[in-house]
Amino acid sequence: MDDYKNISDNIENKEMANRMLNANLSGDTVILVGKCTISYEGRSWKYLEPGVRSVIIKPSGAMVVNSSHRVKPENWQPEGSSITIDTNEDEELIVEALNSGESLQARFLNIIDCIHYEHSDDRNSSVEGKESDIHNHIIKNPEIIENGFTVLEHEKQTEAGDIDIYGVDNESNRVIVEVKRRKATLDSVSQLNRYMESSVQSSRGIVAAPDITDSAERLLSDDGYEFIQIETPKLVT
Amino acid sequence: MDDYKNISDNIENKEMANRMLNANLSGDTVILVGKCTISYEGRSWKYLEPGVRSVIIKPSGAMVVNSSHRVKPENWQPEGSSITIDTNEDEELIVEALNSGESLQARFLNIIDCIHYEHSDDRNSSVEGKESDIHNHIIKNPEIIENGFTVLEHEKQTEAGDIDIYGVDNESNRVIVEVKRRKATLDSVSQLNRYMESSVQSSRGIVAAPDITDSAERLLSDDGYEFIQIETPKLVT
DNA sequence: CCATAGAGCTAGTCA
DNA sequence: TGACTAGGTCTATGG
Repeated sequence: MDDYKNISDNIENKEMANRMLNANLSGDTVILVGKCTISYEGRSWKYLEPGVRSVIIKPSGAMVVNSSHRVKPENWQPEGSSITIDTNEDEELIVEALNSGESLQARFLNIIDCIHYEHSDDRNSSVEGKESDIHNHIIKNPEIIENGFTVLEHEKQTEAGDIDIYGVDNESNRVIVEVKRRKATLDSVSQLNRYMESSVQSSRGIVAAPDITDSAERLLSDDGYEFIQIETPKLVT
Repeated sequence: MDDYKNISDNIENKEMANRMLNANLSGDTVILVGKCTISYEGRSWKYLEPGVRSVIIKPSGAMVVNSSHRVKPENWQPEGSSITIDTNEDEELIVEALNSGESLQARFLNIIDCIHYEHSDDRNSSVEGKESDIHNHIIKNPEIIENGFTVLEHEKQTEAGDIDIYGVDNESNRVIVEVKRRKATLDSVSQLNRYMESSVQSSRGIVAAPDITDSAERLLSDDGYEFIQIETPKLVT
């Protein structure tokens, strides 16, 4: 174990800014902890008074101001942002990320810690148990929907968006299926309704999900559509 | 500037685990950097092979495994999770967060850095320029919708969800308004349609937004509803 | 606790 | 680039 990557000791802010920028440019992730103000201006705006926070600057150009309590950041700037790290006339460390006319700036009044490290590339990792997995499961096992059901198209494009599963039942009725991996909601019914009212031929509309809210089920049935309960791969609901 | 909060130097993992747990319990945020594996099991599941990552443990019980490049975490556990920090039989540091039958575990093969600090309370901070601000703006200035428009109800409840603005025009037509702070989409139209088909009396449906996508505008007009362009407080679109 | 809807949604995909 | 949708959505709010 070593601590050579901690660059917060006994150096001027200007020098620290240079090292952080170099670290960022060379592919390292930088984490900065200290008392700072945060200013975001863009689609919305948010200003945070001086307070102790941690800020992460990623080599992708993403910048994250961590929340004190939540999972979601207090502020952020996405991948691809233009990062600058420098000092201002008061020798304060300024980290800024610009992207598409939006700006996020952290101004540090002091610095408690500053570390950098080469983060492993997790770009190809992915979660399992997605809705598309359920689509594939239905395509391979169409009887999950009902006996005699045949899938005609997956992600069928319409002017009202893409239909999850388009098929035909054993009485030759065209069927539109909206799949949800979790409990279906009013939104799910609206989505189905939107496809049903598109120019795509259909006589039956189905929401396929492990569960459905009461109000969604009422709306669904008022609209003349059906709910089909399906098993979805999950450990908890 | 000091580094006394870096507890990664020259101590055993067991001792470090104790200090981290104490820091967490006493209200500090802990950041741990090192080679680790990550296992999440719950609504979905994801396993990350050994790699260098940073993990944040917040006193609220939130745990975050940072992504290498994105803003969103690679894995996480929400506020209110039960945190354990300990070593296993191989003396590896294990951080685990349990919540509602879901689990997230980080197993550290080595540790590059471990810091903790008292994060300022940003619980009361909030972004400005929200949709509710626009609602209030319309309530105070109903002519934004059109001359003679009068607001009857805000967030009117229906069995199909809540109507943003419910009002009446100068010809006594009941009007349902769905407000969006950004470009309206197919979803916005579906939402309006859902309210229009509810039991609430209405003869006009309006989407009020700064812009609308082409397909959403077509769907809107096919359904016999209207788009009204409004100014929204923003610096960029 | 469930249900609903916004979010600087983010991120991915496909035209 | 724009549009559309899923997401372990998260998070806030109201019943």
